[in-house]
Amino acid sequence: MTLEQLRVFVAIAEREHMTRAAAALHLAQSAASATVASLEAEYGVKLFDRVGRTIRLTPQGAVLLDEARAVLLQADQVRRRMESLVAS
Amino acid sequence: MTLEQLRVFVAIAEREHMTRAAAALHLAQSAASATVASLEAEYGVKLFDRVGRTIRLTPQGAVLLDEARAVLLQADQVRRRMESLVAS
DNA sequence: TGAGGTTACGCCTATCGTAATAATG
DNA sequence: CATTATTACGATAGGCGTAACCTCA
Repeated sequence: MTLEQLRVFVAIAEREHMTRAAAALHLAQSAASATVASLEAEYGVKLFDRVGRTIRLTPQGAVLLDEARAVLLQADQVRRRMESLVAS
Repeated sequence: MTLEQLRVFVAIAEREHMTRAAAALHLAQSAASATVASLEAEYGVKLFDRVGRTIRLTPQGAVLLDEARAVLLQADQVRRRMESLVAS
């Protein structure tokens, strides 16, 4: 699990739309798709239901969404803390 | 910033000893050294003082140590949560 | 039939380990 | 002179984009 995987997952989950999430992340659709696939494979959990040409969060995906946001928030706090230390 | 960078940094910081940390992580010394260097470069912050052939946490490094531990703890919680979902 | 997700594939960069170097206790 | 961190360097794996595809409204 990497922060990058979580960032991609959250962007897609919030939109339930891979193309728009990929665009927002300046990433090709295929890369976003592969990232989600790698997360699903890593934990053996299906994060999205593929319904026709749309995707929808599974209950398991919804759990991850909450947790992933928390990690990303804390990681961002670390980043800001580090950047504030440059001055000192 | 990646979780892997933080893991390596914490292992070194806790021991103030790169060789032993690298061994504990099943990593070559050089890789551990490069990882710290990449973190320091990324934020322009010196994390360790190189005193002779020993290393010692800087005050900035001590700050990161606390924050990094928190992120890693939360990341581990996500991992455990995901693993608990496999059953469901 | 066109919009959107997946798969195939080649490329490229980041990271690794080995080995050489520097420093010091 | 043995130990430890850094630097150099070639090799490899992981992640990216392009493009072809499959499916469905």
